[in-house]
Amino acid sequence: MKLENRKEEIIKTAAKLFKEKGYSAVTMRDIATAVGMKAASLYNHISSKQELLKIIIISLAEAFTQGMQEIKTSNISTKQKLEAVVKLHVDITAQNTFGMASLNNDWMHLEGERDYYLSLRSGYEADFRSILLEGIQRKEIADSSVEVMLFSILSTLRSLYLWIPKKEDVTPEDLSKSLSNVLINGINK
Amino acid sequence: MKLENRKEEIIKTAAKLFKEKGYSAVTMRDIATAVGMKAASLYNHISSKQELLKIIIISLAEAFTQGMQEIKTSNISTKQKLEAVVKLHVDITAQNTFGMASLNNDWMHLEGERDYYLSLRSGYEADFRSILLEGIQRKEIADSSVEVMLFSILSTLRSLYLWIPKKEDVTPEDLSKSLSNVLINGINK
DNA sequence: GCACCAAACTAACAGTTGTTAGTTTAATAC
DNA sequence: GTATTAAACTAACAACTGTTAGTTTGGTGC
Repeated sequence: MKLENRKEEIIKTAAKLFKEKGYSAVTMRDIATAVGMKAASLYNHISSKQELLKIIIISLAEAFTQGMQEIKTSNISTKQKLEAVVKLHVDITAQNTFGMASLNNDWMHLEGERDYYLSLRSGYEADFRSILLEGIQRKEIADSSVEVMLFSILSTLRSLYLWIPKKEDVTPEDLSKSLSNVLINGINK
Repeated sequence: MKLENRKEEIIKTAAKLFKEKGYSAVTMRDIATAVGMKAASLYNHISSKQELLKIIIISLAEAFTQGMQEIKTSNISTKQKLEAVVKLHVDITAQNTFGMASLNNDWMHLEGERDYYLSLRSGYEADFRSILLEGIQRKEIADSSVEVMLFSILSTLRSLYLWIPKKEDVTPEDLSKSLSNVLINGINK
């Protein structure tokens, strides 16, 4: 239906602007101009600026949670799980680099769903930590600090939204592979 | 002098609030309340909200640039240079986690110094890239994609401001060491 | 006690914010 | 051709924004 298309367009435009300037610095008039209408007309499609942020962030957070569920319940090696997590991040981010900026930088401006978002995020990190811990116990990966490994990998994956747009010639498959390689094997010879 | 102390206090308070909500979402009244005065009184110490952002970001960016100059001109191995870069990030970030949030997330709101900031940033990344390239040529590190290595390491180092405050029990020395280890050797057994 | 002055205050400004109310437009259904 | 309706519009709102002007306060040096 047409209304849904227009709403989708508004959400994508909002996400793009949120990435460039952050949620608070983007006005409804900015979004309206970018989409070719007046600010008041936006309200024929959405209920509030908050709704835009909520849709952008929560849908992405739930995609990560769902992806992680599938990985952690699959019967594969620790390294294969890590590669799958990398691929999950690369794929979701490649599809929506704008929204990922809001997920990373504007979640604190969520008003009704901040706690829900934070619970998804905590759960995700806990699952990730479990994968690493299991890998150490099974002697599949090095016995370094779990927290440092988790932080290092997750920081890199969470920054993909900044990097993918600058390397449009690299396919998600190639990126996943070389990234997995560097994260798992480091840069050592 | 007293005036400088008060100004320092305002800058630190502003940086703290900027980290929590982002530059645009923080009002001069927020800063004033947090520091115990009225918004108009802030202008006895600073000239504008922009000045606060400029001081916070530019001083940090210049510290990184200066640190990088010393590392790249030093006569040490590639791995030692990488360890020095890690230490540079850990030390600066540990001293000013609030300001690092602005450096990472609010530089686009700089009005007079954005281009200057971006030039410092580009120079820093170019120097970092050169260190990695030299390491590959000298066969001191693996011959993986320089861009992927650079992105991965820099993403981790730039996210330190989020992580260090949550691990106050870890000393900068220990963190630098374990982080260098994970970044250089990966998580492989 | 008086002059000086940094640093706080009150009051106000012009512009911007998200949002609402009410109206017009243009396409569709019958 | 008339009724309906989604989606645009204009106009306006109350609240909030960064900042300025002018005033008061309280301590220092003489």
